[in-house]
Amino acid sequence: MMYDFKNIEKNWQKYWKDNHTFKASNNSDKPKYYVLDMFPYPSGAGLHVGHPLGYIASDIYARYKRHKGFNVLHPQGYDSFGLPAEQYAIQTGQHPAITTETNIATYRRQLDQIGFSFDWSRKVRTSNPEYYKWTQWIFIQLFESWYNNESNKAEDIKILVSKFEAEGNATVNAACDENIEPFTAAEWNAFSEVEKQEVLLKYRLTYLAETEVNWCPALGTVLANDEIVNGVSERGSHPVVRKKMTQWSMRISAYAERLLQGLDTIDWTDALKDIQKNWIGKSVGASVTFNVNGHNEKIDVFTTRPDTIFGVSFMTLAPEHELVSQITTAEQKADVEAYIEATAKRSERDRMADVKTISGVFTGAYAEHPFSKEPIPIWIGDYVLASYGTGAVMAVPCGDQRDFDFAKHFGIPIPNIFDLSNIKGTSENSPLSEELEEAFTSKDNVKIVNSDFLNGMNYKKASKRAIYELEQLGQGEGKTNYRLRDAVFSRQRYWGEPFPVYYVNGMPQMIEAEHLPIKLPEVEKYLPTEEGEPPLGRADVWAWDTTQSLVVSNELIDHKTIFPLELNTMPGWAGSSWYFFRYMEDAANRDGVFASEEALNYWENVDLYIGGSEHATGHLLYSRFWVKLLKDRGFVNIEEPFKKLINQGMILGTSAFVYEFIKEKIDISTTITSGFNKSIFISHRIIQKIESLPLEEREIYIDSKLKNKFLSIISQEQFDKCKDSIKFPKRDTRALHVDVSLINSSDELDIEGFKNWRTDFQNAEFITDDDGTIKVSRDVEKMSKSKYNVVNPDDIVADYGADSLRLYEMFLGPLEQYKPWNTAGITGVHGFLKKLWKLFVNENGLKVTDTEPSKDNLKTLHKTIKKVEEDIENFSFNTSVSTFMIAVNELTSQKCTSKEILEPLLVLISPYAPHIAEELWSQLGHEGSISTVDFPKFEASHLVESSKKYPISFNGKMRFTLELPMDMPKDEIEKTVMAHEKTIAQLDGRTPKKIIVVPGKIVNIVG
RNA sequence: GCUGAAGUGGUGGAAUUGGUAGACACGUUGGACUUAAAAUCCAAUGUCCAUUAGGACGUACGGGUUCAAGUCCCGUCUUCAGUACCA
Repeated sequence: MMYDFKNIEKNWQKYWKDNHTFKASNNSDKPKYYVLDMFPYPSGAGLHVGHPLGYIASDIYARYKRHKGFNVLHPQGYDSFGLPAEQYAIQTGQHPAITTETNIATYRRQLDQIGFSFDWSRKVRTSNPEYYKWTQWIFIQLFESWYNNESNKAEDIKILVSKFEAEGNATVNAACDENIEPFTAAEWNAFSEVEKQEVLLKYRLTYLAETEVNWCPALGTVLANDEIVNGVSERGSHPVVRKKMTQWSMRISAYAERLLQGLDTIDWTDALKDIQKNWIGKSVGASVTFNVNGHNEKIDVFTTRPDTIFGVSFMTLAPEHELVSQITTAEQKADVEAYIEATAKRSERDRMADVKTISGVFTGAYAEHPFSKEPIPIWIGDYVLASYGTGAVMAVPCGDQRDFDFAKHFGIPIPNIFDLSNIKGTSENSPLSEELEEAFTSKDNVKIVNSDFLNGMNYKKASKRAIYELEQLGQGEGKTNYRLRDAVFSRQRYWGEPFPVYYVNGMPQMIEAEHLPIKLPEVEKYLPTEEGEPPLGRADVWAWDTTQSLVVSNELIDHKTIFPLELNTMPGWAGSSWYFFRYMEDAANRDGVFASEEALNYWENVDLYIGGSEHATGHLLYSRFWVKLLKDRGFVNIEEPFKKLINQGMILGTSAFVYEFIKEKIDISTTITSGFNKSIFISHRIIQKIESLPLEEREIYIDSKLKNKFLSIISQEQFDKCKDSIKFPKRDTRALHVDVSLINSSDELDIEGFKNWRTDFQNAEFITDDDGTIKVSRDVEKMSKSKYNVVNPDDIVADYGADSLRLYEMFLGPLEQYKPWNTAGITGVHGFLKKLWKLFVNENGLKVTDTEPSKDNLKTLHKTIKKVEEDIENFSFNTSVSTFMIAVNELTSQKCTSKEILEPLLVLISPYAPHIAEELWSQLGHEGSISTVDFPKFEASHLVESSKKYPISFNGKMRFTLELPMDMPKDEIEKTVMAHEKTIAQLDGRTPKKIIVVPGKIVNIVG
């Protein structure tokens, strides 16, 4: 009986489906385990072999946990809102829902044939109204919340309102906008409804604010930074301008500290934690307020070095700083305005990329030093960013390199406040540190001097004292700053969640949760309107009737009971920030809640999450934020969604290149029209051969080996002309990407297939190797359609089966590593599966017997159990595949037929190659699936050895091995080894200086 | 620049706490079977020297610690990823 993977895999996939084998239950005596993959965006191109890598790993782990007696939840779904479908809709008019539906069907078919143990009954789609109903609901919760810094959690906005009613806002310590005017209870109560709403927006966790965006008028849309290349749009090269827009934002900054602290409680890689830490960017320091001479305005700055306050010799404001226009003196006005205009033209990217150019302008104004009361010139410079801190810095040139460079460039004094005598070796403190070649930026081992009350103190002490003194003056306080910005939540797109928001007097109102979902309206086109409104501006039925609680026609808007609805939609990360909770609930019980309390309490959080590291600062941060909010508001009980997280590496494509002679080199014609017009391809092996020869030998080689080949294609005259080119084939050929499906495992081109691949190669000619083949060269690149290096898993499954694909993807290398795909190697794992099959079955059928296992059989089995279990626990799947191969090789040569050995072996392999394991399991006479059979138990007794093959080394170099009993004592080993003839031969009469004997390990003879 | 990860045969990669470097595969070469091909099986395969026996060298590079280093320490280089005038 042959290993008929096609039928086996089809049958078992059907069996699992029919029997709901992998359906998770929310009621179980078993401990729970939740394994999750980052769900895919269903793109039109379908899956390539890179996509399933993480899914296979998580599937192995999920199946392993089932064998280990866990109640496993392993769901899958689709992140089905997104740009590609919308882009396609704009081009073709096809509704994105239809495209999405088709793409999902393809994904599902492709996923199904790989044999994943997903519980599909719990699938979700973010674009499904039943799902986004709850995304909208969570948005409302954010709107109805504020962050109380005292209790350090989000609370109901009603609590804030009652505080305002009773005490005003002076006693409230909240995460809120910077520019809030203080008000009393009486003032609050006297506010109009609109005024109250305006104030509350500054406190809500999602709020409307003016945000600068990259607006592309030609495309009528906002572009992300990476959609802009050289100041114009990537698509179409249209101009892009910075524009202010009112948009929804998420006050994620309120959670900066908790997002940072939470990292210590979760099992993620340090690399990933570092990315998030850097992104949050915590810095501890002080805010300092400077008075401006001759003005009432004050300038706030943030500094991490309050200890260096006496080293301030100027201030720098970002050119966009709001005070610039007010404080600039008449003489400086022209210069300042010119500078501001020049910076505005440069994109933020340009400004950031260009670190070397130092530029700035003096405003003519002076600030007053809080302690010395000395005047401090105020400059503007684009090295100060408006978006970080307060957009202003107190410049301490002796302690900060950028300030130093700026001061040096513009001839501003650089007073020294560091006692550098022990560092620089100079005996005196220089009053001006012009001798300094660079700023002294270290905080360690240095004392402050020339600084009044800070003299003689170290960094820590001086910082504390400076903050204290600033507080006494009312001109500063200790402050912690975060780089983390609030996240813009509006998108001017169609294919996303609509906001449950309508506007009364320009103030946003939430639609009652009971009326959700607010479904996406139909539009006739998916483009922005002519007026630059988002695509929803084209909807005719997009107004909210407050009396009927219905979406009604726009014509009915009267601003009394019927109001306009929000035109923006939510971003891609909205739906993905909470989907892991939705899976916890059985599909049947999802109506009333996003997930029931029982389900949430049972599954708690994701035990193992697998996905790409590219989501480090997006999805993985936003979901943590939303989970913390939901916890604060009492909807869930966990602080962190993903306990353990593993990043799978990318699978790269192995591109193939053919080499075409540059036609002009062959061309001998005198007119353009009669030019040489045939493509001639030359085997890469010949190119390598020629290039490896010294110049003078090349001609001989060409005349003897290649001339005839060329003359069968071109004339003698043409050959003579291009001979020089043939001598330099690297220079005079063009490398072309060729579809990797036309290449066999020996890097040879399928010449006929290649001719048919593109019509312009129909008449191509080939300079082949002597065996008649064209060799291609290979290079590793990212898998992409345009590089013709995409490998479709469908083809692999058809040729070798899903089990082979699963094993091979794991066999390629460590999960986290980036690695190239090379289909050639798959025959190895496929051969292994055939060998495994043959261990159980021969021409006459099942050959497994009840024979007592031999000692060797048991040893092989148990060392395999041990290794595989360790490997899975360590996510080292590649090494367990090798272990299986070794086991099967050994058992084959041992001619093992013992059921006692082969049965547990099947269970070990079943997480990796579930189809063949199920098939053989049932052939062994078992009813039902192998998937929940107990994992074999390792018994160390089978691995106990009575003897050890000792490596005998001389000066650390292994020379021969010697088999000795395991229990032989040290001195006995030494005696035996020394008496051995090979030892005597090695020593050649010398007396060893030292003999190291490590029992059970090694013998090393020194001398 | 900073942060993180990684450099091992022709290729993908093994090597658990320092203890036989190159497991397991691919590829290549030779052989068996076959009319032939495929499939399968057997053998060899780090490099160099040597007929063999054997020897020298070898984990990016240069040092060091140790009886013993791919593994630990110091320095250098390269590649990849993240991030970037963060005050």
